[in-house]
Amino acid sequence: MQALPKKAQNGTQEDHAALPRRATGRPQMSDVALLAGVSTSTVSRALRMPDAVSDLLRGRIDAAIDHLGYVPNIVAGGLAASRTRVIGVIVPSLNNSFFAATIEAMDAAFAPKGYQIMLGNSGYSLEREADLLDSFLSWSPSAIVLTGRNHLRRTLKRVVSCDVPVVEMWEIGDHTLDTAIGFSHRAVGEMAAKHLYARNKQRIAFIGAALTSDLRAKERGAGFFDAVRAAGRHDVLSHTIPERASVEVGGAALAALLEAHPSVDGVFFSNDALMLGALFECQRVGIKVPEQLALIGFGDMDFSAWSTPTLSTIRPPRSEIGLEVARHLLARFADPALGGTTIDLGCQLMQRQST
Amino acid sequence: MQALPKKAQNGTQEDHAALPRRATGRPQMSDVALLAGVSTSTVSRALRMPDAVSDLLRGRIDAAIDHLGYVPNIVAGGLAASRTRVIGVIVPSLNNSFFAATIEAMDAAFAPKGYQIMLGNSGYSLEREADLLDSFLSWSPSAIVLTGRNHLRRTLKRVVSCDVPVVEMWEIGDHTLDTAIGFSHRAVGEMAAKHLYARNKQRIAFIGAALTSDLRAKERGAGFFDAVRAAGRHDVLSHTIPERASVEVGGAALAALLEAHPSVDGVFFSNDALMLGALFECQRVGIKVPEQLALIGFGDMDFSAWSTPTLSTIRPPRSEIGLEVARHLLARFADPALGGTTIDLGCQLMQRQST
DNA sequence: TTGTAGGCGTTATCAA
DNA sequence: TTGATAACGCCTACAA
Repeated sequence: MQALPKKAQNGTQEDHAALPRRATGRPQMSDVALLAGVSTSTVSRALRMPDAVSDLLRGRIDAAIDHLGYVPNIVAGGLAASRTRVIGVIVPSLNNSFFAATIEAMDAAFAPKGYQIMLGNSGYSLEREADLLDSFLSWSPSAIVLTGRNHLRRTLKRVVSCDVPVVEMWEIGDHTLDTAIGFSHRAVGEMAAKHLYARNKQRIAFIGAALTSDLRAKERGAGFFDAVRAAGRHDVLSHTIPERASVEVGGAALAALLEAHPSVDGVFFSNDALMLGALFECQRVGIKVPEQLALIGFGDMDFSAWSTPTLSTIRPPRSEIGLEVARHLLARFADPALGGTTIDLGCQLMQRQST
Repeated sequence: MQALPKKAQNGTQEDHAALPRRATGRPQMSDVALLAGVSTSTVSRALRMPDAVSDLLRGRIDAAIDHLGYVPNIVAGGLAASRTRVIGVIVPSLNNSFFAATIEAMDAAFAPKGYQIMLGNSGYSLEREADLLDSFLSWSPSAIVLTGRNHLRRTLKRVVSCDVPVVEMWEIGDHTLDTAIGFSHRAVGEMAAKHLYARNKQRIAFIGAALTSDLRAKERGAGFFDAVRAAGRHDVLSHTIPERASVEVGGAALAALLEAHPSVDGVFFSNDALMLGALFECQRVGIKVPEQLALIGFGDMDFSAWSTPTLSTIRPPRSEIGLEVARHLLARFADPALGGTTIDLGCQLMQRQST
C-alpha cells in the first residue's frame, strides 16, 4: 500500500464550505490530483499514457484513484479530446442472430480496450441508416461500422466528409469506400447451386424472402442463377415473398413453389429459417428429404445441425466478422497512418442429410 | 423560405484569418446564432424548448440550422447539462431473441424522443454486470435498465448512490429497488405444470439448462415443482444440464431424462430451443407427440407455432416489456417527481398440438 | 422573451 | 517528467 498525504487520510471528514459546488457527487480528477499531490495534467497523463509518468507519482496517483473510487467522466474527456471511444454500429436487425453474433464478438474485442459500441437498428431501411449515422456522428465516434455496401448518396457524403474510419461489414465487392470485411454473397449462391448439381439434382430452385430490402439475400439469389445459367439450364426457377424470412413463411413458400413447378428436386433458401419452415411442410405432406427434394440454406442457424434430417447450409463467418472488424479498427486507432482494406472471410458449405 | 441576413447568404466565402480555429469542421451553435442574428442561448432554447422562443426568431433559427446543416454536439451538451440522453441497458445475452425483441421495442420508443440506448452484454455474469454498470455510469446516463432482480451487492450500492432512475426488467418480485417491469417466472412454471395435469399427464418432468447462471429459468423450474407438490405428487422429476439452452442439447437432455425415468409422459422445458431439440429426438426414435409424450416450453420462439407438430409454449411479453420500460422512463423524465413502480405484464399460454 | 457570463470535467499545448 | 493554461461546445442561472 502506498502512503497517502496525511491531510487526506481521514476520508470521512468533510468541509462543505470550502468545496466548490459541483454537478455530481462523484470525485473528479482534481480530487485525485489534490490527494496525490500532483497536477491534473499528471493524473490525466497517468491514465492515458502510464509510461510517461514516473513510478513514484504513478503509484501515488493509483492509490488516490482507488482510495476515492474515482471514475473518469467520459463525456468531459470526449469533449476535450473531440472524439469519444464510441463505435457506432448500424445493423439491419437485432432479432437476426447473424448480426447478434457479430456484435457479441465485436463487443468482446472492443470492451477490454475501453471502446463502447453504440448500436443502431436500421430495420433494413437505408433512410433510417442515414438518420442513425447522423445521430451517431454527433457523438464524435472513433469509428463507424455499417452493414452491407449499399447506402444512400447522403450516407456516403457524410461518411467521407467526417474523417472517421468507416467499415462496411458482411459484404465485400469491387469498389471500396474505406474498409470492407465480409464475404461475397454471389459466391454463396453459386456454391449452393453447384452443390445441388453435384448431388445429382436437375431442376433446382431458389426461395427468397424480402429481397427488395435485403440486398444481400438478393445477391445470393443472383449468384444461384448465375450458376444455373452457367450449367446450361435456362429455366430459372424461383419463388420470392415480400415478408421477412421466418419459419412461418417458409412452409407456404415451398408449397407455392411446388405448386408452380412440381418437378423441382432441389431448393436453395435465402435463409435457414425459411428452410426449417419448408422442412416442417415436407413432414406435413410427406415429401421425403433429400430423396424427393433436397434442401440447402444459408446461415447455419442453431437448429440446422440438429433437426431430423439435419439441414445442409452455407455458414457465414458471423463472429469472425465482428472480431476482424474490431481488430482492424484497433490497429488503425493505434496507427492512424494505416488505411482501408478489404477482407474476404469466405463461407463454409456444411453438407448434411438434407442434400 | 425564411430570408437570411445578407452577410451569410454567400455560404462559400471563407475568411480563415478571422475565424477561431476549431477541432471539427462541423458548424456549431455559435454559427447558427450568428447566421440567425441571435445569441447562442436563444438557439439552445429553440432546440430544447421551442415554445419559449418567439415565432420570428424560431423561424430564423430553424432556417439557419438547415442552411448550415447544423447537428448539435451531444457530448458538449451532455457535459454542460451533466447528463446525456443515454439509456444504459444491460442484458445477459444478445443472441437470445427474447432480449433482442425487447431492445428493438425499447429503442423504437426511445429513438424518436432523442434517447440513445447503450447496450451492454453481461453474458449472464453478475460480475460483468457490475463492471458494465460502472462504465455506463461514467456516461452520465439518463437511466439504467438491468435484466432481472438478482445483482451483486456492489451493483446495488452504485445504483442507489447514483441518483439515476433504474428499472429491472423481465422479472418482478416482492421488494423493489426502484422499478420492476416484467412477470413472475414462478407463475410460468406453475402454469406449465397445471396445463400438463389438465391434459391428463401423470408423470411430468422439468428439463432446464444453465440454471446456475440463468436464475429466471431456475425460478420457472421452482414454480413447476411447487405445482407438482401442490398436486400431491412427491416425485419431483427433472434433468438439468450446465450448458446454455439450445436445440443441440435439447435432444440429449430428453434422452437422458427418459433413460432415468421411462414413465415420464409430459415435459416442461425452460426454453423453446430445448424443446425443439427434444422434438427432433422424438422424431428420430419414434416417440409420438403428444400421445406418448407431451411437450411444453417457454418463449414462443419463431419455430414453435410452425413445427410438426406445433409446440405448446408460454409466451413472455417480449416487446411489451421494452415498450413499457421506455414509457415508464419517458414519463419520469417528463415529471421527475414520479417514483418507481412494479408492472406485471403476465405471460400467455399458447396451447398447440404438442400437449 | 432574449442576452450575458460562468461553468461542466477533461485533454492538449506549451514552457519549465 | 511535470505543471499552467487554454480550449472543447453547449447549458443555465441571472439579469435585462
